[in-house]
Amino acid sequence: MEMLIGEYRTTLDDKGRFNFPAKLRSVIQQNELYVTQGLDNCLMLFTTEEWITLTNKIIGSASIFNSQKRLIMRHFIGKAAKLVFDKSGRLSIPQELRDYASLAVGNECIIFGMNKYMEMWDAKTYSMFENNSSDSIEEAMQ
Amino acid sequence: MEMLIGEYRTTLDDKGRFNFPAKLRSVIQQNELYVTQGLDNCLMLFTTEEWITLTNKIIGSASIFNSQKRLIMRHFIGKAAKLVFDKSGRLSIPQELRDYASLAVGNECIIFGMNKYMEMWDAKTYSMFENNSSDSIEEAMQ
DNA sequence: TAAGAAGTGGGAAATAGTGGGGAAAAGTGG
DNA sequence: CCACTTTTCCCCACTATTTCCCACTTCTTA
Repeated sequence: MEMLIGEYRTTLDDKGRFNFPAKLRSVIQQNELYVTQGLDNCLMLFTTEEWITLTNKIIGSASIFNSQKRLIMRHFIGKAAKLVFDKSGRLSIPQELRDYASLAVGNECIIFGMNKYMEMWDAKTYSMFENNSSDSIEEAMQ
Repeated sequence: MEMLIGEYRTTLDDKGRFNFPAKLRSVIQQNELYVTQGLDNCLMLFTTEEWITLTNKIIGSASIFNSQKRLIMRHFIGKAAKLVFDKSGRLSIPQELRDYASLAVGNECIIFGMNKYMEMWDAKTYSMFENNSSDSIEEAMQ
């Protein structure tokens, strides 16, 4: 798969749908995506292949009697959803995930290509996050 | 079987029934479920196949003269129930299991897909649990 | 600037979810 | 064993949500 790169802006319409950018669509070359909670109040979007890779890593070998594993499963698998494109190339995000990422109807949102996966942010949430973290980037670059 | 994923909200009605989400129903493709006590004051729901796998694992692990095993058997097997869907796709949970998970009539409850099985929570119980464990998730991710 | 592709909006059909009446079954007491 | 009470569950009707589809607008590119 070609690399997923770039920043794309779109809006959640009255029905909770958003247009998925054609450029990313042409990279992923499939009719569905998996979405789940990320780690900074954004959502993560995966192709089926990447989703399976990730979940296999999470599920691994540990049993359901491992409590840390259950926590992680609830966060990533328990909140996930499989999304299917409509005829116009749009996706609908379930309410719980929208709430997690502060993606209210009418809000502008941003999709980032992150090489193997994508992130989706509420635009306002992201710009706040970006302001708060600009120092950390300089640091991390070292 | 396709992966069981996602978060679904429903309510226990006056008759102690709850609607089982159609999306999970289409994954499990059967007319019954096994339910038993989970490990964090939630209930665990299994397909027949997964239930047999789990019980075999428990039963096979040690002799009945092992006291730890008897504890586990009482918790998981002794409290379990087989549930059958009604025509509208609803399930009724036995009183003892409802009590264990604080699922009173009228309460909102949450069902999580956990890959091979499902968890059912009282919504308030879960949100408390989630608040207490958010730090542990970041930790566990490392 | 014309033609095709991409993006947006909304109506209508289909599916899913909810509530409750009443029949059948199970439980209880005399 | 029978009569009565309680619970379960079967089914119908209504409401809400989701999905599908079509038409229109905007953007891109030659």
